[in-house]
Amino acid sequence: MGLTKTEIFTDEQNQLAQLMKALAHPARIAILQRILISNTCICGDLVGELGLAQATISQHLKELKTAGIIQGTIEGVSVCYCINPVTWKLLEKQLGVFLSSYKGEVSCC
Amino acid sequence: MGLTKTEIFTDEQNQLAQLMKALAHPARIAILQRILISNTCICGDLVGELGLAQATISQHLKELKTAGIIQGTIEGVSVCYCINPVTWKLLEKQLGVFLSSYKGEVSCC
DNA sequence: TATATTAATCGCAATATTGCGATATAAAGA
DNA sequence: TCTTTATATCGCAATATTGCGATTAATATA
Repeated sequence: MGLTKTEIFTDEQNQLAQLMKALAHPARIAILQRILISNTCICGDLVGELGLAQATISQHLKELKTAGIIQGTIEGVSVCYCINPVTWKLLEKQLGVFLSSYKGEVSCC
Repeated sequence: MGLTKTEIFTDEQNQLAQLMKALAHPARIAILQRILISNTCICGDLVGELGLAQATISQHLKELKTAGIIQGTIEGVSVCYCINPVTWKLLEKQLGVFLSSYKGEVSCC
C-alpha cells in the first residue's frame, strides 16, 4: 500500500489534507515565514539562511509550488518566489471554518 | 535519509509542522469533522462511516492522539474520543498568526 | 564565445506513511 | 467462566518523503 484512499473522501477533505501536507514540514514553514517577512520575493537566499542543501531547498519550493501555495517567476539568473494569494485565501477560509467549528463548551472526555 | 533535520529549525516551526502533519490526511480530517459535529464523543462509529478498516482507523486515531489533538477515555467496552481543547486553541493561535501575517497588498511576481 | 552564477532535475539511500489482515487485550454480559 | 464486543497492536507490502551529491539547463557577464 502506502497510498491514500482519496476516492472515499470528499474533494474538500482531500484538498485541505493536501494543503496541510505542503505545510507539514519545518523547512517549508520556514520558507513561507521568510517569504511573509520580506513581502517581496526571494530565491537562493534561502539556501544560505536555512541549513539545507540547494537541491533540498529547491525540492521544498517545488512542493509548495505544486500545492499552489507559492508561485515563482524567473528574474534574470535567479527565480523569485512569492505567495499565491488565491490559494492563501482559500487556505485561510477552509482552515478558519474547520478550526472555528469547535465550540469547547460541552466538555466530554 | 528520510528523516527531517529538526535541529536546524525553531521549536515553533517544528511544533507547527508536527501539527500540520497530523492534519495532513483526509481520513484524519474526516475523523475530526465527525468529532466536531457530534460535539459529544465517538469511537468505532467511524469504522462504519468511513470506508476504512478498523486497524486503519485505530492507527489514525492514535496519530491524532499522539499529536495531542484529541484525547480518549475508556468508556466501558468502547473508547470515547474528543478534541483536546488545549492543543486546539494552540493550533488556532499559531495558525492564525501564521496565516494572517500575509498582507497581499504588495504584489510581487 | 567562454565562464560564472543560479536553479532544477536525476538518482540514490534511509526512513516514514498508508492500509490491512491477523492477533492480542480488555471489559460486558450470558 | 465463557462468549461477545470494541480497540489496540503487530507485521507485512507498497509507496512516499527527506536529504543530498552530481549533473543539467539557462541566463549574465567578462
